[in-house]
Parts: sequence; structure tokens; C-alpha cells
Amino acid sequence: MNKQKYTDRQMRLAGYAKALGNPIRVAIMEFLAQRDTCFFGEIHEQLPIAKATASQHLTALKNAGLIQGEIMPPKVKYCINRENWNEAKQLFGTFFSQCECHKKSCCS
Amino acid sequence: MNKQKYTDRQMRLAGYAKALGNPIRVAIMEFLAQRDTCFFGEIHEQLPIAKATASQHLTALKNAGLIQGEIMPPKVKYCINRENWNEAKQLFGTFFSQCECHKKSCCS
DNA sequence: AAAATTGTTCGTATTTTTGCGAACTAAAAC
DNA sequence: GTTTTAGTTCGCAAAAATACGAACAATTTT
Repeated sequence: MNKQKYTDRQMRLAGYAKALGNPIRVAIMEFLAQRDTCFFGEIHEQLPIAKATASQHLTALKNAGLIQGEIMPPKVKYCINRENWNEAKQLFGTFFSQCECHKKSCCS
Repeated sequence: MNKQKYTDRQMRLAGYAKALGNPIRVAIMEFLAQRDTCFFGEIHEQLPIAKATASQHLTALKNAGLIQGEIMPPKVKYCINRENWNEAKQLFGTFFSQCECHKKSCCS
């Protein structure tokens, strides 16, 4: 029974991936990446979903650590969480460089 | 109602991300990346889950396009799908370079 | 031919995700 | 103080993900 549990790094990578595993959330992140200030309303305007649903997706991204919210009554400004974004960037970078699939050596 | 639907690129990125949105599947991909030939049994050996569950996760990765299976009776050999792996690598690379968060300009 | 090996599929149960409208909260504007 | 504005949270329903054991299929071995 040498079943090894996955590592903390794998957990973190999976967590970020899961957060990005939905086209709406990808669109939100890209929208945030392009603009300096993003109020909820601006974000919601771009999306073909109800306000409540948009709020949920933002909460999911926030819980994953990819964004952060700042309350500016009566608005809420969201922005990318730089620290975690960079961690995710690094994790995915390392992940994808594990297999240099242009070489014939990987996968027969 | 200028709600724009997400793009095909965003869909593809989200699809790959969703497939990687689970630590077991991340572990499977990393295991495959390290070895040239991987039979189901070898993969399952590494995982703390039932055979049926492992098979499901492999099917999920295969449906996402990240791996491919080759039947070698009575075994099945899995390997990374190089073409799609490279597409995913490129998609994530582009995605994460959209916001150079070391600059102060992004997110206040 | 019978038995063993190697995985997949089926059936089921539990949990999580997704989405919406309605109700709610908090500050701003009037 | 009442009304607007801007979002969040609640409650619900439907769908998808996760996990397992049992049954099944296909080839190899005996």
C-alpha cells in the first residue's frame, strides 16, 4: 500500500486550476488583467449572467486567492491578487516545463 | 445588453484548467510527464483511490485532451497528448503574461 | 477450456457546482 | 428620514463531480 498522497504543491496548483476551470472565471480574470480599476458593476456588465451568479464567481476567485476585493461604498472594487497570481504563474510554468513534449522522449 | 459570450480560447483554457483542477489529476499528469511508458496499473499504484476512480480520472484527462490511451492487451498504456499539452502550455503562458503583476500598474 | 490478469463500465450515494430570483445590507443622495 | 444605488447573501433546483464495490470484457496464462 505505498499509495502516496499528493503534495501541497499539487494541491495549490489544483486549487488555482479549479478556479480557472470555468470560462466565465477566465473571462473575469482577463478583464481584471486589462484594467486597473474594476468595480463589480463593470465586471458584471461583460458577463451574460445574473448579478448573483457573477458575485458567486468572484467569491470563488477570491477564495482561491486569485483576486481580492476592496469595499468602496457603495461599490466594491476587485483586483488581481498579485502575490498569488505570481505563485500560480510560477506553479503552472513549472508544471508545464516538466514535460518538454517537443522532444520525442516523452510519450512514445 | 452588450453581454459578450466568452471566446473559444477562453473555453479551451477553462477546459484544460478544469481537467487540472484536482490534485489527483495533477499527480497523474506529473507522473506521466516523468515516465515514458505508463500502464494503468503503474498509475493506480501511486494513487490512494480505487481502480474505478482512477479510471474515471484518466477518462476525464483523456476527454480534456491532455492524455491519450493505447490498448496493449491486457494492459492499457497512457501517455501525454503532446499536441494538446503544448497548446495548454501556450494558453496558460499567454494567460499569465497578460498581467505582469510585478509592475505596479496592475491592481492598485 | 478454465483461470488469472488488467482495466472499464455500471449502479449508486454523496457532495459540489452552477444559476437564478428574491430578500437583504450599507452607504449615498435626495 | 426616505429613497437610490450597488452588491451580497439566502433559498432553492438542477446538473456535474467524486468515490466506491460489483459486474463485466478481453486477452494471456495455465
